[in-house]
Amino acid sequence: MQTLPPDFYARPVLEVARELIGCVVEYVPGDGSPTSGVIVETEAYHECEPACHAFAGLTPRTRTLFGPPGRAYVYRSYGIHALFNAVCEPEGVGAAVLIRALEPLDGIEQMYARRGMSGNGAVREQDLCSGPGKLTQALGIELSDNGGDLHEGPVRIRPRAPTWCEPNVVGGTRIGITKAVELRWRFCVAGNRHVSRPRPLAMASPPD
DNA sequence: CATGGGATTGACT
DNA sequence: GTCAATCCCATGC
Repeated sequence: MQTLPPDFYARPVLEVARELIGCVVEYVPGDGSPTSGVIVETEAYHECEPACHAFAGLTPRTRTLFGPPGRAYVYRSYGIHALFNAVCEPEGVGAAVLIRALEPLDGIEQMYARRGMSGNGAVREQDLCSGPGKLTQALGIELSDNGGDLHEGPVRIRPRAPTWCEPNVVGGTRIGITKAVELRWRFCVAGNRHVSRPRPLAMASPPD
């Protein structure tokens, strides 16, 4: 099965963010079962705007962002979560697509095992990967995956499945940021139950 | 070297 | 609706 080549990512980050919708993230950890899911939500980040880590320039933290396209940029958020991005644009330009939600495909039982229980109630399937911190936990992606080649793995991204050739994509503003909040650089599959909250205004909220 | 701030989540009022 | 958990790293002295 093929994976997306580096050339796919060496383009304007907004294009890549739209076209990654419907593609498949697959992760085979060294000691665990493979898991995968269809990308249903992304956000674009680019060095030209202050919400992007690369806005601060080349530092140890942003080294991966300025490196070759088609690599994984994984960083720790709020001291707790690992967030997974695909590095885009030509080498030397700091830009990436944040993968915000997946529709689980393979290894769903493994995802339940990694996500465990939330308080008193069991996690629902549409909540397994409905957020950038949730999906890395469900797949087992860790900080050590930062800089990994998305073409070679262990984190891989595969082209759109036939049933996802023309996903209906809606845009909105990005989530959880305090700078450049007006940019509508978030992309979601319209009506998909696995998209994270809050849903874009343009998106009719599917039932729980 | 000390400090402060998150591209979040889950629990709780 | 509010809030704490928790750690990497950027910044400033």
